[in-house]
Amino acid sequence: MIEIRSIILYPAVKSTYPVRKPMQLSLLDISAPEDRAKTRVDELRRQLEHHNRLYYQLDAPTISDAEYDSLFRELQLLEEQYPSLITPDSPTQRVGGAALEKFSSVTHRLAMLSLENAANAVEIRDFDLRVKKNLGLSPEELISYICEPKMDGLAVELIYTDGLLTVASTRGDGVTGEDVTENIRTIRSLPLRLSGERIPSLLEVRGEVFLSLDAFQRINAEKEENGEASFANPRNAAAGSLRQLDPRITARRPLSIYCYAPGISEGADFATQQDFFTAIAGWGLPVNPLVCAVEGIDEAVTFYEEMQQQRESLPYEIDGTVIKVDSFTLQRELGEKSRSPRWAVACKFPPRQAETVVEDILPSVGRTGVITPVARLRPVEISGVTVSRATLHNWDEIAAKDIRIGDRVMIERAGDVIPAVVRVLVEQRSGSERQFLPPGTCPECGSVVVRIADEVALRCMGLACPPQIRESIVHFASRNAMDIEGLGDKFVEQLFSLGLVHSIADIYRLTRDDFMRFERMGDKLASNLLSAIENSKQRELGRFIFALGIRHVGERTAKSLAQAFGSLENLERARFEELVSIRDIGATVAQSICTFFENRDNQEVIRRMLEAGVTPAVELKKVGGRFTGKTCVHRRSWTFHP
DNA sequence: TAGCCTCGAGTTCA
DNA sequence: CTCGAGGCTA
Repeated sequence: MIEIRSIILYPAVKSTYPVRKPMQLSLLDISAPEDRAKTRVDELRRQLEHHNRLYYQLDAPTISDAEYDSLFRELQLLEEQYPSLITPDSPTQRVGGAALEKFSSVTHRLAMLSLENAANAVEIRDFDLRVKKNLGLSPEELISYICEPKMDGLAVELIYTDGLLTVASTRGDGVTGEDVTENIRTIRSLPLRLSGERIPSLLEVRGEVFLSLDAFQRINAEKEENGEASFANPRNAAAGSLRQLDPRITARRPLSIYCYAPGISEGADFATQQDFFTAIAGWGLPVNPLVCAVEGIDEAVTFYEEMQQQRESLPYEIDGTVIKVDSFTLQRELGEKSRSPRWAVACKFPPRQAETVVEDILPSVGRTGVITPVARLRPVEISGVTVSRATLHNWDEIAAKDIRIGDRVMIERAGDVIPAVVRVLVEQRSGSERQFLPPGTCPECGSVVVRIADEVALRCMGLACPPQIRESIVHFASRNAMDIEGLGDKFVEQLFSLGLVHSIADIYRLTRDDFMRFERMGDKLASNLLSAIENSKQRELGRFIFALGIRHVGERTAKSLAQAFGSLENLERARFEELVSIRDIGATVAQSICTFFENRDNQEVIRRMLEAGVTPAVELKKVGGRFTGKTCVHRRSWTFHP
């Protein structure tokens, strides 16, 4: 059994704090009353922050709650009397003023990446081998790692400017998140001002906001009393609390936070992850006391296994552990892939599972005609959520796992989100279970179903297959495509079944009268929809190309096509050779694009949209980037032959 | 040709 | 989030 050395993160804290006696007024004291108040206010703030830390971080209060409250009230009174003494980092200012209209967005100076996953010890060792391979080290070498429990909460970024908490934002998509500063300020264990030595002029730290199980149960009990729907799990509850527009509501939800990674900093230099933890803990930031430094992957695996055993007895939920290369020099050398660093891995615990029954298997037809089997399940609860459907991905999987209608199965929520059937409990079969064979014809339109060579998917070849058309219209209007707000699957379904739209081009011929035929449609809603459609006529070219739904052309490829060709006409005229010469476009994708634009029906649909006034705008080159103010020479990579 | 890496597509629930 | 497939590179 390997012993894990744990690092000491907290500097020794004196068990008592010299509590000053109430200020003695002396006849010789000639300072103004406001100055005297200021001294006392400073003193109170120091004491309150100190006791906050003892209570929330070290779990070792040295004064009673009543004593704390009386100090707090004294500060409040003084601040009321002398409002000029109020500072943003005062303990009384944790709960801000009025509710916000909406959150403003914050762009992270350093993108918040996600982590690669490892599901078991073998994959953890694979990670270790990759690290050493990338560093050019021999497989026997021992790397210093930092191991942390992986809190099941929400990632946030905190920015301390000159020691003062100025901005806190959610991770969002990793690049841009939401400004939740007011809500983060309500977290009592988080200092509004850093304390201690050598505070950097800028410190960005990433941390995980979470709710303890205690707090979660208390909130749900309260919700139930009020007849409100309760939260499914602590993470949802934490997310819901953090996204409150009214910080006064957040203040009643005792959120917690543990910090784990640096962003950009100025005036501070950390050599290792361990240094970083020690430094920020010294400045008063909460760090999970279970964090460990280890030598070599074996100890990291042991940490993972021990955490798994401790999992149920921890006061908060964790969904795994995180292993990081300790040295920041090595981290930099390893670098990162597009979405995750190469120097860290998230080791996931096996997801929670549940047993249920496959009541039916339904073939569902998607936008591209691919027919996927979906299992209808007897509703069952997993980690607080009731699951009644699960995708079976493809027909090979049904065969491989031998899933039959009526089977008892184990299911889990992959990544705690998407339900999946893990295996059939074959020993519980009664004999009445029915096999389900892939359909020979499309269940929706009766067309021929084809299984393309070397592909797993079954595809309906019907051109007029209703769900395909419906889904392609929904896709066209969706947020990342033409972003027609309000035109979701419900309305598209109605438009389609009323025979008002047969293709995406028909969207631009809809009138107010058409909409008024819908159930529960008022003037207001109708004009909103019409103006949303009108506005969409001027979307960027990349969005328009993506919206067309050309096979193999997703968001990304659509953007690079827009960049490369600059206009819809140029793209329509593009020859195969021109297409394959573009980076990341190979023969398959190029052929698919050619075929799409050669199709008469597609040409007709595009012509009608242009006639209706759709003018995909050419993207403007980003301003303010690296090349601003420099002269760029564009090389023509091909010429056109109209 | 294998082994990355990235992209596309389908998916669940509140 | 996860799978499969397309594209690039050693």
